[in-house]
Amino acid sequence: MIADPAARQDIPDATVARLPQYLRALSDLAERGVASVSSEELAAEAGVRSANLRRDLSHLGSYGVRGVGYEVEMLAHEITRELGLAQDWPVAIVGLGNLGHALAAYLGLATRGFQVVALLDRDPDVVGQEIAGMIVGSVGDLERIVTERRVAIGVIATPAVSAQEVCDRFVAVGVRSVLNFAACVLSVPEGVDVRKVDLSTELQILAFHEQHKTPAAQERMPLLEVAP
Amino acid sequence: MIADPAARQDIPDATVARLPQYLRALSDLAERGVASVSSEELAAEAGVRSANLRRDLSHLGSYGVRGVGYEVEMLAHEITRELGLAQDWPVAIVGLGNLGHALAAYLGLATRGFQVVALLDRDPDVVGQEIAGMIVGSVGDLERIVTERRVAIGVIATPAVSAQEVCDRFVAVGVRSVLNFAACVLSVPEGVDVRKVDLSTELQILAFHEQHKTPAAQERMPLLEVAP
DNA sequence: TACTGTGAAGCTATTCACAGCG
DNA sequence: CGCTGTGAATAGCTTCACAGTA
Repeated sequence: MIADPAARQDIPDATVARLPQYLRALSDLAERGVASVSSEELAAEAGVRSANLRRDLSHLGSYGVRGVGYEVEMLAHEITRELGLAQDWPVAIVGLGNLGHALAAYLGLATRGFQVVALLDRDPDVVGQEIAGMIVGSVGDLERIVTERRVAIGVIATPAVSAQEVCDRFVAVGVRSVLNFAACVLSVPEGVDVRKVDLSTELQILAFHEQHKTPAAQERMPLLEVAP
Repeated sequence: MIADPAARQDIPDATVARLPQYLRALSDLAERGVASVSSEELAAEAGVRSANLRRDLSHLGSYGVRGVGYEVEMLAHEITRELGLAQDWPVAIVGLGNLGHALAAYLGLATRGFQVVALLDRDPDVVGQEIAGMIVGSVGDLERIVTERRVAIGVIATPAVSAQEVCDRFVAVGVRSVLNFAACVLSVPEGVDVRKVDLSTELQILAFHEQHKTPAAQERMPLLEVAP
């Protein structure tokens, strides 16, 4: 393994999806002053099995020490690098309803690795407002703003009916990573990644499991002891 | 449990996770007045392969007609029933910051199958406010309110530091389905389902793929033709 | 010794390809 | 015929169990 070892494109998707959890667990440990963890401890912290964690980390390289564990700071650094969070990715959010507003506020402070560089909305009453320290621009200027500010990731928080159009315009000016909060499937050309976050899908999955739980377990009233 | 044909607990998780998408696709088709679809068409609408769709639907039963396809209304009805959306599940949202506010507004109108019956916050300035047509209660009354209003699904939109406590209190009064928006892993006993929605995880996954795309494809400037 | 990294096994999910049926 | 439903093949992921090592 040399420097950046031969552009490892062989990391499984399932592993990539867990790396952020490991990174968060490592950050927590680092804040608590922990310097070293075993796979068992880190796995517990991240909510996975230790064998799974070790397999995942083995895809990144050999960063553990047998008989000891992993050095927290070093492993966090390696995962940060692998995820591409050593730099700040410029993000644009389109659609500043309740959800877009919340996303702007959240991204404005909570997340390392990303920087919100544009907020865009269609409503003339919203354009010009300041949200999370940034002035909302007009979605009509999307192409210019995305290009000028080198936006790499587009976040779509518009109603479903507008989402495909916004997506197409992002893609047309070179954005190849899209996070979609609208309740619809987006069509994109080869090479563009779309991830969908959908509240109602998540609730519906919970409802399915809730419905299929044993009725007996559903009688919960006797468990309660109301505080005086 | 009889009535529901042979308590089919054998529906794979991956299939359950796609049923909401099929349901949405079917709703769209129904609104457009389409009465019947082939697996090919419905799969395209939902963004999956047709073989995958047919396999998924086969877990629910045999609701198609060979040589013809699926009747839109009937299939939508079957999926609705299977997901447990024929009834309305009572939902409580805890934490009414920007995100909780957005969730309350979204659930207040957009979703069938769920009804927000409680909004709770810890901040005395927020308690008593009206959000999405509902008065915010105090998180101190969580046990009483959850019990009285028969809450089945708890939505946690608090800061990470409070999430585990809120979750424990939900579980203690019998809630067994939790949707967690806080950036932490929740520990729950056997029989309780937690689903996590995490914006920064999603962005980090996009960043990983963005970073691993070919540098050549990253030169997007020449593609732009600025509107005059 | 106490742990990691990994071959091998087992399991789950997807896709192919076609028999079977309206 | 044209489509669904499904056996069989394939691909991908997780877990076991232990050899290897600081």
